[in-house]
Amino acid sequence: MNMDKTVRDPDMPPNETSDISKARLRAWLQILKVSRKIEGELREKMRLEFGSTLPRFDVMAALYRSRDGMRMSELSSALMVSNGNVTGIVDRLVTEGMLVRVPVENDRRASIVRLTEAGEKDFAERALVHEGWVSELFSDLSASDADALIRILRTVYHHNEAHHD
Amino acid sequence: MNMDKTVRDPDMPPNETSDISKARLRAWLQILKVSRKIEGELREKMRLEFGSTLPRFDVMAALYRSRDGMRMSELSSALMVSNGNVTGIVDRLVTEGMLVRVPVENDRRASIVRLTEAGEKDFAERALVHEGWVSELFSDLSASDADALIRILRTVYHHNEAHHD
DNA sequence: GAAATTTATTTCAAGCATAAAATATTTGGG
DNA sequence: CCCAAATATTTTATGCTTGAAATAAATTTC
Repeated sequence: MNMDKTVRDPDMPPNETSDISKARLRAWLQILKVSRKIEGELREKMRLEFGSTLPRFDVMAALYRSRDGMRMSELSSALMVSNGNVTGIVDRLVTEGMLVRVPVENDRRASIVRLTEAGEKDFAERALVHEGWVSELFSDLSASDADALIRILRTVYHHNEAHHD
Repeated sequence: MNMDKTVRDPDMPPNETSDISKARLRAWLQILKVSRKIEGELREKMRLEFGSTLPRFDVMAALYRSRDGMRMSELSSALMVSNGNVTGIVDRLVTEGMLVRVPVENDRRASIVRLTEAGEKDFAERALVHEGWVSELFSDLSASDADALIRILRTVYHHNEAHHD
């Protein structure tokens, strides 16, 4: 683990920043640029092809993985978004007939959300198309670069997981 | 340039996807995960330390680079967001006294947005602190990994720039 | 030079996202 | 049992974001 993050070069004036710091900032700005570009492309395709949105796709994806359904709180922590946010997205998906809320035995506070049959069918189709879009948007990414990218980003992610010190 | 993106292995059933396609999807999901995590951390810091937001920071950053100011349309294309979006953010920054709108000579449709003196001063301070936050969040990222990341993401970005075919 | 088109910006409606407050229910002492 | 604390979820207020429509001014075309 890098422990140098707060150590300053004594030769450096306090209003300047190190080269490594600038390299990391550039890396972050590049991540941001790519993720916004790709997200924008995917959002547009979702809207035009399916009349839907990425957040709804994400909720359905999480539920597709756990066929028994999930609680609202499980959903919001799996997707790393706020509780209130999930409430709204689930509401819309219920209206569309993609999801149902099922009461939980012995806990009247909670409810479990599940894909309907229609929701499952729709998602299965959309997921395949979605993977095709992503593969096309990333068609210049070789297998080895994909692996390198994943490795590097995992290190970054794990460093920032939980442990708010 | 990879031209294979639409070629399917004839041995593969049409409802399955290739390994490279799955690797690219994993890479994309990892990018998304990291960028959301980091963006969340930075948003919180911005709010707590400066009572401000990332979109406002981004607008001020763009204007800091071009001291003569920018038109609304220049701003929105530099930040790659919609015109209407910029209108709202600029409105708030004007209210805060960070920005001014200056009419353009010979074109009464347009206006130029500039940082005020206070805006310039505030941004200079915030930018340094911001760089420190980023460097800390990415403190596990070595110089060589930062370079590798930037190189890989640049290829992805350039492939998706403009040329909507 | 009037009409049609293009360009620059704003407004609008809808959805996404957060933080904080509110509501409802369950659980854990005393 | 009662009540305080914890838990699950929704509601509210605010801001960001988009796409589309509206407004206004400049440019082009006839």
